[in-house]
Amino acid sequence: MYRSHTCGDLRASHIDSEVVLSGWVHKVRDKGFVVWIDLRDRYGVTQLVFDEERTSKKLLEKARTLGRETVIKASGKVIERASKNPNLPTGEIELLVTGLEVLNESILPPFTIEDDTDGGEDIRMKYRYLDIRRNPVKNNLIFRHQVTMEVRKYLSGQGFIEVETPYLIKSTPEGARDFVVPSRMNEGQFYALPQSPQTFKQLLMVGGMDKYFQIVKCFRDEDLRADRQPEFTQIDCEMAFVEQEDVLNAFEGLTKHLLKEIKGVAVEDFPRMTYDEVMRRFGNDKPDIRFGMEFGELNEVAQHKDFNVFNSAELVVGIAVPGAASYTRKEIDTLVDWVKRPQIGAKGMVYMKCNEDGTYKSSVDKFYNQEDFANWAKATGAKTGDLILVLSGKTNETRSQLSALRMEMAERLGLRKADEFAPLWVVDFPLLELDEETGHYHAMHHPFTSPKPGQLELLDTDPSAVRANAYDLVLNGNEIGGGSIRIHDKETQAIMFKHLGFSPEEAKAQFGFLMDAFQYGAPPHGGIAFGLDRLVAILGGQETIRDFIAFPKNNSGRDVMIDAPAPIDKEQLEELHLKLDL
RNA sequence: GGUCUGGUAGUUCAGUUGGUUAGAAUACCUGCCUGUCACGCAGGGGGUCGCGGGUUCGAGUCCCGUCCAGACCGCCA
Repeated sequence: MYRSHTCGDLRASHIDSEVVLSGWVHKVRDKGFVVWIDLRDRYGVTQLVFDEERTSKKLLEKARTLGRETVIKASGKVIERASKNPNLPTGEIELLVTGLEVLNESILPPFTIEDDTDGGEDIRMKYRYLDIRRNPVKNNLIFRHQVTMEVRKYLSGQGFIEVETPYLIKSTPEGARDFVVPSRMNEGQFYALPQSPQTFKQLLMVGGMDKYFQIVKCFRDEDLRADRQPEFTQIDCEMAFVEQEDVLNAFEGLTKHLLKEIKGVAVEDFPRMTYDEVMRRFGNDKPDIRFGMEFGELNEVAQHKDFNVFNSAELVVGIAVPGAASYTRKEIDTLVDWVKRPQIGAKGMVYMKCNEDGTYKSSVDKFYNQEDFANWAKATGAKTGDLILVLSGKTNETRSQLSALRMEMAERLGLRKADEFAPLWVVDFPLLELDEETGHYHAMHHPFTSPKPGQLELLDTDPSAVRANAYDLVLNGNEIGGGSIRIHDKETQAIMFKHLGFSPEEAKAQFGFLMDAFQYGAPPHGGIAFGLDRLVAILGGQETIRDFIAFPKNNSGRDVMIDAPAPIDKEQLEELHLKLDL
């Protein structure tokens, strides 16, 4: 027997019992006359004790020589500690060891297995199996498991059926780049890994599955970020016989359930804002609404004076940073430099302080009077003591820049609190988006999204004005879910493909199976997909998803532990009829 | 594809204006220690300063190139 209890089990009530524990040597404290070993497993730490009086000399010497992370089995009697440790659940007892067996030795680990490890990101990823022994990572994985279980429990309880869809599917030109897999049996042909099970879940609706979900890996061959991995997990959902309202309600229910069960947080009904509204008020389609600093458009009050920068701008817009009027010139210059960085790309920034004495002080005092500034304050909702930061230029660029600044200021002021949750539905997304480079329209969500009723005709006259039955669920400034009511008839789908630049032949070749299916009584349907990694990270109070994934990829899409991707040998290439051209 | 930051002991980092033998903490090893739990004390070992080239009497430090890592922009229907 390897163990009668785990290292987290034993309490004062176990005193005098004979037990067997197995685990990793966390730390050896050799005090000469007595040796303590912290024995660790997934469940906790239990102190083993060896001493000159009660332990054989041989055993005491053996205990002394154990290195960190050696796997041992220890048997003996649970005794009350002479000095207890209130910081440890097992701190009232210790195990007086009478039997000790080394199950496997460990060479010296490259970093310490502590909550606050000395190891950097790089080395932790290379030895991820050691990293997982650390509480923060271990607890994140357990946390993820709990979230996943609650999702399954809730959706099953609501009548959703989990169905698996294939991973080896077909490459399609729309959307992200595909990971492709060569087919040995079909010379020169390739599967693609799914970017999402989108078409399959729609076919399940045609198949009458009614309410479907799947916790499923998806794959996108695009560059990574702190919150983006090339393979990631979605909670993929679809329902038949629903309108947008039904989908929003169903998944607001799921989100509320998770917040309540996982975080113990009860939230009100989620606010809803249209895409146009959030872009105007926050400059961003996934605004963090845990704090204010809403955009105040200043075109009316700041233009037609002598300040040409503003006069020539399409948009002049500012935010009121609470309590920041006390910022020094130097601090403000730092902010100016921040927005001028190439990543943000602002040309400059105007500030205006709402001084405690009721006066206003700005970087453009020579163009505006106090009355003008009072209007600025009004437009941005600034109060005494606030600092207004103003950017100007082309509408979309300026909104995006000011949005980045708003988030940065919130970060600096500590307004992005990890234990506060502010969900938001963003609805009425544009159906199409103009690609500035190619001049072509592409689907903002995906090509199966239905336009708002009665707007199909607008596609011919003003494509960018068409709104879609598409929605995103935003939580604390992160898009955690997105979906739409789909097109379910062949004619509408054909019109969509036409506007996306597909010839009828191309549409048939790529998506003929879906259009065919629509002819056999496809029910009205729609759904949503949540990014599970992101959702878990945010519920866990973090924005980096990497530590909620057991074996993540690094910034360049590499698994540094197994060293993938890697070349394959000549025989494999030949079998696949592939020639490399490097 | 691009921008920025970093790469020095097993690990995390410091290293001034270019100047003697490259430091600290931690980890590791040895010894001591009568209740430790971030144990303590004394001692010790440990370096291709990412790699290549250049400037210089002299480069961890300056320049060029390159590789790696992280954050971000583009990209992510």
